[in-house]
Amino acid sequence: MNGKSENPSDGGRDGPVPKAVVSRLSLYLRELQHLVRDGHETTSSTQLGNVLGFTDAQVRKDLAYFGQFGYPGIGYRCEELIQAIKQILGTNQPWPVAMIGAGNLGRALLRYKGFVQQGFRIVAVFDNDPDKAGQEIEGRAVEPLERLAEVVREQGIRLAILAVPAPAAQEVADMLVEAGIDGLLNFAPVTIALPGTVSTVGVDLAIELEQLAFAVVNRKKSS
Amino acid sequence: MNGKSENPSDGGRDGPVPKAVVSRLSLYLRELQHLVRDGHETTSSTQLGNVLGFTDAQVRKDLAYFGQFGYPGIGYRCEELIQAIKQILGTNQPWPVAMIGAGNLGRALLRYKGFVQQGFRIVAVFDNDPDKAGQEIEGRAVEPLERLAEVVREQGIRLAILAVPAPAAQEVADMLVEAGIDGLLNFAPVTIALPGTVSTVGVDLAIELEQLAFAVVNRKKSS
DNA sequence: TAGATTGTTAATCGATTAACAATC
DNA sequence: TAGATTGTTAATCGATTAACAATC
Repeated sequence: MNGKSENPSDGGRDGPVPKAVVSRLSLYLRELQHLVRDGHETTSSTQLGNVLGFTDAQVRKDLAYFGQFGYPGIGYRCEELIQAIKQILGTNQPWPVAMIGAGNLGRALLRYKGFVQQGFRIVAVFDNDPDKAGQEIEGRAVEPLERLAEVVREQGIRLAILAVPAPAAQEVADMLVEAGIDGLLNFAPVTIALPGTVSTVGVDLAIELEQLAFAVVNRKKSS
Repeated sequence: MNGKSENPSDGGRDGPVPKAVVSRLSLYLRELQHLVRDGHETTSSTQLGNVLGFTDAQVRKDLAYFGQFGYPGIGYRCEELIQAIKQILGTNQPWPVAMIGAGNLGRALLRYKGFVQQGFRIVAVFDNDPDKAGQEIEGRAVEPLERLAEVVREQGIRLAILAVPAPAAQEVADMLVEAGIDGLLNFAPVTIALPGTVSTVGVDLAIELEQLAFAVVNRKKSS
């Protein structure tokens, strides 16, 4: 896009990139997309920091892990930085995703528009319930779990969203690993044990409310 | 419950409690509840750490922020520690919660059992859509947003879950603050600006998938 | 040129880990 | 008693912030 960025794709520079940096990267991306929608061509570390509640130094430091994206005296060109961050995160290309579990949460997530907007397409849905397998939800046929390995291979699926009841989660996760999945977004309120070759991100909705309750009881401007 | 814990309720000891510590507290609680269900009476920092992927020292240090809950040579009594953590988090008493937005996600969350299990009851649902206001969902009447302040007062609601489209989020958040809410769990993919007296926790589902994609592309046992 | 803003280094701050006396 | 495990201190490690020369 321009000749400036040095290590566009990976965490080039030094050691491994801290997890906290990567999560802020997603926030920068989201904010940049809002800025573009509002007609901004460029932004600055100060502006990004102000909106998101970080210092300007932190914004610059975070981005500097991955290369040089800014222009002294000018700031960052929004579109350019968006592309750079997408490349770093790996979302410059679309990811086909499998949804496991067609209950309340799974169905709601199937209809959620935000995934597609960020480059994730849920291309297959699985459920063990024979009443559900065979049905069609949001234009996708619900498949039985037996078809997992086959569909994962056929469609080149690497990521799965786990939206099954807690007691089933570990067992289904094992099947996903067996089927060759590389990453798991787990909505079940349990810690899943997985081989080191598979990544997990866990989202526990009740825990998020607990964190909020604590913040309220202890009065502070949490984030 | 016993005579040991010194600072049962708040972050007594030194300064403010690090956010990371509080989030691990919720994980300890979740795991302890699983242990009790599996018939364990006691556990240890080593066991908790192993399951959750932390060091034993970290588990002990985290708990030590809030008091002395363990027994040298024995470990922690699960039930006792569960009660202590609930008290710290503020979930030893039930919280009435308002849901704002009765779309896909809002309705799925209304049916989600995990909230009640951890002490959160969604006692009111609001939506601006006149088609929805008046309807009944999961036994709760959907109210128009005009009734917000009134219902919040009547029911003593302090927490709200925001499940409205991104463009409406800030505006609705302002109404919630106006209505006297103390904490906001925000599912809209935007950063909400709020007065320092109100706490927010943001959950962006697309961002969680982005983090997973990054972890997969950069192969490492994320958490 | 003057003003703005970057990338980066050094200084500060905070969080994690290792080690161990005290305890059951 | 011997073995297990805590709470806590000191040492290590990592992350954030402040400051500033370089750049547009």
